[in-house]
Amino acid sequence: METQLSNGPTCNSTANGPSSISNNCSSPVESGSVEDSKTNLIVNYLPQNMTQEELKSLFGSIGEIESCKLVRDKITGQSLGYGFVNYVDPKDAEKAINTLNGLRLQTKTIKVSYARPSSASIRDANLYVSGLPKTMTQKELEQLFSQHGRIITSRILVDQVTGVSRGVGFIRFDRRVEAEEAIKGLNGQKPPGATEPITVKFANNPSQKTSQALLSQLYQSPNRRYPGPLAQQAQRFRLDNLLNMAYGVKSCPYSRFSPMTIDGVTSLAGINIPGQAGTGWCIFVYNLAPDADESILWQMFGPFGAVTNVKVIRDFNTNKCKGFGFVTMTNYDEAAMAIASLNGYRLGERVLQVSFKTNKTHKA
DNA sequence: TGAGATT
Repeated sequence: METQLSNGPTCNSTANGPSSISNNCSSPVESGSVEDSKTNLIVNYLPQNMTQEELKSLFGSIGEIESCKLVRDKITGQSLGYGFVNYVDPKDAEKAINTLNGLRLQTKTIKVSYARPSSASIRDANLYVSGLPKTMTQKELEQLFSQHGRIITSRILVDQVTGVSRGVGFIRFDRRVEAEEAIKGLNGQKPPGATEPITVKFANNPSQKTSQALLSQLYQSPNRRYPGPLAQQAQRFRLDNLLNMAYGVKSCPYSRFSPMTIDGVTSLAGINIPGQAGTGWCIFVYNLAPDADESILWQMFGPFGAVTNVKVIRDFNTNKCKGFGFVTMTNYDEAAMAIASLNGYRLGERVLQVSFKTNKTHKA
């Protein structure tokens, strides 16, 4: 694959919520008109490393899925951080919105809402706004732009440390024509009370950025900041991905394995061995309540890292949880951290026992 | 000069 080399922005930020003033999760259930699909969902703010299989696994825990797609960059294959899940039953789609919207996965807070019917008119309706007064809130920004159409998302970027507005933001309209009208009406204008005019223009496409970021990472010196073991492994993992994407190579089949141990999790006996690529690390969760379901496992383990699968073991006749379940996580460090944090965790009236699963890996 | 919502 021939790829252009250029120095693009070196933004590696995986944070989502903290970088915006609010997550704008305003009632996704009520959006859409009556003739819209009631089974097809769009899922936004997915973690960068989440795969289509993981997406399917997460949403499949709600009900039967007709189709599922993680949207990727056509050139680099990088996830664009969103995807679509189409259920067989509209009730499951509604349930997915109610139970999974706002779920925290790693550094992201995912958003689950009905997908609008796809059409050319809703594409390229995203605006970049700069020169905003630092005091302007997201609500005021929306008020300013809403005179030109229906706003799908809005965001004001803030300083990671101080939380103060950086005076730049994004507005996504329902339709391209609305965005065009907003540029005509607001570019170069002073918002009420402002001393400086704002700049309003179309935002960059996501694909432009990912290829730039990919290549700028290849040029970065890997050891500039002397990272600790966890960061080192994460960095190597990223490098593996980059090399794999750029050249189709995998540098080391054992790159998942880390000898690092965490307090309280020092035994490696009986857990899966490096080289069993693709299986991940299976975690045994004991003392779940009879009404426990898969979503509670996603909620508990998702924040610690990549979860590929969860399973609640149920009684065949009653369909009630038999008191235990399994969670599969991709990375050893994240699995160990989840175990160290969740073993002994009090869930309702119960104290959970969480450990690496002993003997053979559970296949769910 | 900047996140990531239309397959």
